[in-house]
Amino acid sequence: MTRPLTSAERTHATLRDLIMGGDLAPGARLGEVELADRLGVSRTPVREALSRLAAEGLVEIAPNRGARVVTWTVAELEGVFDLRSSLEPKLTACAVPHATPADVDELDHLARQMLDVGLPGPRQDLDALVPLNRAFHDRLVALAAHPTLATALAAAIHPPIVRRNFLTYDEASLRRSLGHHTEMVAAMRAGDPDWARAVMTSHIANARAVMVRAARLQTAHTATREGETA
Amino acid sequence: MTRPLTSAERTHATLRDLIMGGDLAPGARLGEVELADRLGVSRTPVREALSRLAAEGLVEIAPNRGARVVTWTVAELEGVFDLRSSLEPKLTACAVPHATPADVDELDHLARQMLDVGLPGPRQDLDALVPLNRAFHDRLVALAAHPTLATALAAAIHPPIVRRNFLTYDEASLRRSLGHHTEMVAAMRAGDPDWARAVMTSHIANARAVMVRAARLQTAHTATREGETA
DNA sequence: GACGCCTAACTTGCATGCAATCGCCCGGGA
DNA sequence: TCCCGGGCGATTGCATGCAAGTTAGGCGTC
Repeated sequence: MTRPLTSAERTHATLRDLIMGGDLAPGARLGEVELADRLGVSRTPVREALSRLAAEGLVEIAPNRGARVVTWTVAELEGVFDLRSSLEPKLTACAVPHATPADVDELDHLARQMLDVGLPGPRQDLDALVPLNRAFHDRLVALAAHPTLATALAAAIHPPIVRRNFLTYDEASLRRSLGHHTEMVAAMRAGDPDWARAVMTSHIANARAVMVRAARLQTAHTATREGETA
Repeated sequence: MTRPLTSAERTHATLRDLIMGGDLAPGARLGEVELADRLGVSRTPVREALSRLAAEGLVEIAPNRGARVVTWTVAELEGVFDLRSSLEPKLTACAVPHATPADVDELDHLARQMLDVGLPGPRQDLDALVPLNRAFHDRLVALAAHPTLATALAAAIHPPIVRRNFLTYDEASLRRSLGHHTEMVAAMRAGDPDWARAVMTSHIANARAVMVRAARLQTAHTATREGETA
């Protein structure tokens, strides 16, 4: 049985989802009263939730001026991928010796599903790719059994980026990305941490290239309408 | 001119210092009313500060049961050093091309001071080592100019550990550690990122070995009086 | 017409009050 | 003696009120 969550926790989770899902755009103003009314609670749990989100790096709080969803420069974006490239390959290598055949089968299943909905064809559905991808990576992180690395990584990943990422893959990069997943499964089945680590390194480098290119375009595109708030 | 801090910010900073300085021991209970009285503010900013500290991983909050300073198991400790060994060498390598001769001189000065107060002799003062060491590493992090890595690292370092670390170095390890600092300065003066990275890797491995040994002893020592609250 | 100041509405920061929950102690029963 | 249930004090979670700060708009002056 799951313990009833506090209002602050629900508010935190809700805002987190709204931000990560893209419903609250970067730069959007987050008024305490507005959010409190919208979520049916008082300002106190909203303040607490915003505070926590700020500590997680999802929102910025300027004293007496309120909270906004953080915005990302290209340089910060590259920094995030730099961090990922330091941590995720290591995590992947850690996961290999812990993975049972059943775990590998599960990852295999996820990788196949992603191929199914990711490649051009009748069943292509890029939106379905996001949760599958997340499940795949979460599974790997869980297998690594390394809470400290996992926490540091979670602080950096900032899923809004990942989400936008899939929508901007060109076909060659997307094929590579999906291929990496199946190759990682193969490496794990072979019990070879170095192989898995190398594949993950490529995987992130590929994602980074796509993301940075997309961000540059996006920056150029939104430069004319900056100051937008919602 | 520095903007006047809010009460919540001061409370956050104060509690942070108390925890990091060891004045609040791991496992210590943090009552809202008690802290509010002690710091001369109401419970609201205290709650906000605790919330932020929880997000930073310095305290744990159990709903309806209050906050406590986090405790560390040996496994978690090893995880922290694992993370540091992933990030700090990279940061150090990043710092090398950014360092001006003046920066290197400054680091050199810090390294020499540490040798001065760290080695056995009339001027030995291990407590003075802690801020010097921190200044040295902070300087390196600043030179790397990589906010994302820096943030992830800051989240993991948990200075209480570093502090205890210096008090438990055996002489050989301490000499190695201090030597690493001067060697890093040399690597930076030579403009060799790979050399600097390698030295930092050794530096952390050395610290890790000392820390894990000390933690094992400490765990054995405190096992008999567990449940202590303050 | 443009610039600067001043006022007013709004927002946040903090304090306090009240209700709900938790832990603890004590008494009763096996 | 040990285990279990009820009541009580203490503590947290949340709502609300008030004061300080900020922003935006209007007015007056140059």
